[in-house]
Amino acid sequence: MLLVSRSNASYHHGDLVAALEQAAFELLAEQGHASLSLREVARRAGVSHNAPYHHFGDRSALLHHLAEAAMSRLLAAQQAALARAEGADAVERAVALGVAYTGWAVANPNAFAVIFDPAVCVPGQPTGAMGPLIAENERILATTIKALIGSDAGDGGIASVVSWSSVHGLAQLVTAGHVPESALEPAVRAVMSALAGSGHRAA
Amino acid sequence: MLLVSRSNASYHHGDLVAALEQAAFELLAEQGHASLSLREVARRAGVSHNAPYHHFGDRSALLHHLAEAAMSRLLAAQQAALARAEGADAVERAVALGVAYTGWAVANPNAFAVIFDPAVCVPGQPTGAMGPLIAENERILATTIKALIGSDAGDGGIASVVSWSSVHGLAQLVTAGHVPESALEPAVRAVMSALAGSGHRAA
DNA sequence: CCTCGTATCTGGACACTGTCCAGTTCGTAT
DNA sequence: ATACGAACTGGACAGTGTCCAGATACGAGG
Repeated sequence: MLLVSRSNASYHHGDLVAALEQAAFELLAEQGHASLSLREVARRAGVSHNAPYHHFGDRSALLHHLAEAAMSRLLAAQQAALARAEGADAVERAVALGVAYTGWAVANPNAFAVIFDPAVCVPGQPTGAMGPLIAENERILATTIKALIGSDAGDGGIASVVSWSSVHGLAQLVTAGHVPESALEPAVRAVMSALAGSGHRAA
Repeated sequence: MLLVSRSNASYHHGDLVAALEQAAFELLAEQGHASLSLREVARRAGVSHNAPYHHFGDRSALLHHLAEAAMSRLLAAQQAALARAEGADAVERAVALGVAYTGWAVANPNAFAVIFDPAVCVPGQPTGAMGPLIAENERILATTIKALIGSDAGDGGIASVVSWSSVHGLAQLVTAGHVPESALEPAVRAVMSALAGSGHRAA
């Protein structure tokens, strides 16, 4: 049947979406998405400047697709870290999750920025595959945090929000150069310890 | 002497920098800085599309100037909140500071985004007036946090980083629509309480 | 096997943008 | 009053996103 993955580069490219995505990610490694040019992406993919329009109706549609792909990678990094720390302490698992999040963000700052740019992913109702991805990320975060603070602690939602915010802000401040990268792991550990501590205080 | 503020709108505008800044901020209230057009700013200021080039050598120079102005406002909002909560508890003062930060960010999301965009304010060495502004912000944060966790607690630096990260990430996630605005104040309070708790645990 | 419809891709065109250039107007020091 | 220099103007050029009509190639139906 071979649905996709033709990969013969004739007139009909075969899998332009993937090629464009790869080219765009290469561009993202060099510059922010604000100055990412559709024509340059097409050029790197070896097609005319108009080919992308047949797969993405718009520049912002391409950006949105990139955001989904990036979010998928970010989620995968976190899941891998969680799997790697399977038998560990609850604190250690939470730290591993946070370090995976910030680590991926710092390693791919521009891709990270696309995910959370309100101009590309409209606030409120996430469209396309973004919704499930975000939901899944919130799910693994919530379960990890719940294991951290103990099921008896009252408001697990606030703890999730706090941990996500901390880790997210940390990544942002590091990529913006306001916090040294060396402070990453200690800061994540401090957040998770404090969260665990406050949970026990409440009991 | 009257150095500036001529404000007669003849051929020589008199105070174009301020006019451009105001026009740009109006634009920022409507759209992100990625799609902010120099020509549109000039149009709104009532000058030719080339006038800005005599005051800012570059589009990114204008963006940088905007970032400085925005940072100045963000700092002022925090200082005002701190002054308003002068006699209060250490926790209450820290909460007031965090709420001021996030509140200003949520009220002016696009201006907030300019400040922390690595593409406009180069990471590492802040140029122009940005350095002192950031330093002052870090100063008032550090003193507030130090009063919160007690001077005996060992690592005040980590606590500052954690609080800044939390509050910053919270603002970002709210403006991106991933966290409801109603969770803002409770989340800030939770962070500051947890920080105060962990400080006492260490003693 | 040939034909044909349709999805895919190409080239050209337009408005808009950032930026450079030469010219014009105005405040000011001599 | 005059000359100088700063502030501003209009025009030009390359690059961009987007729309349009035309060319190409794959797959189905005869």
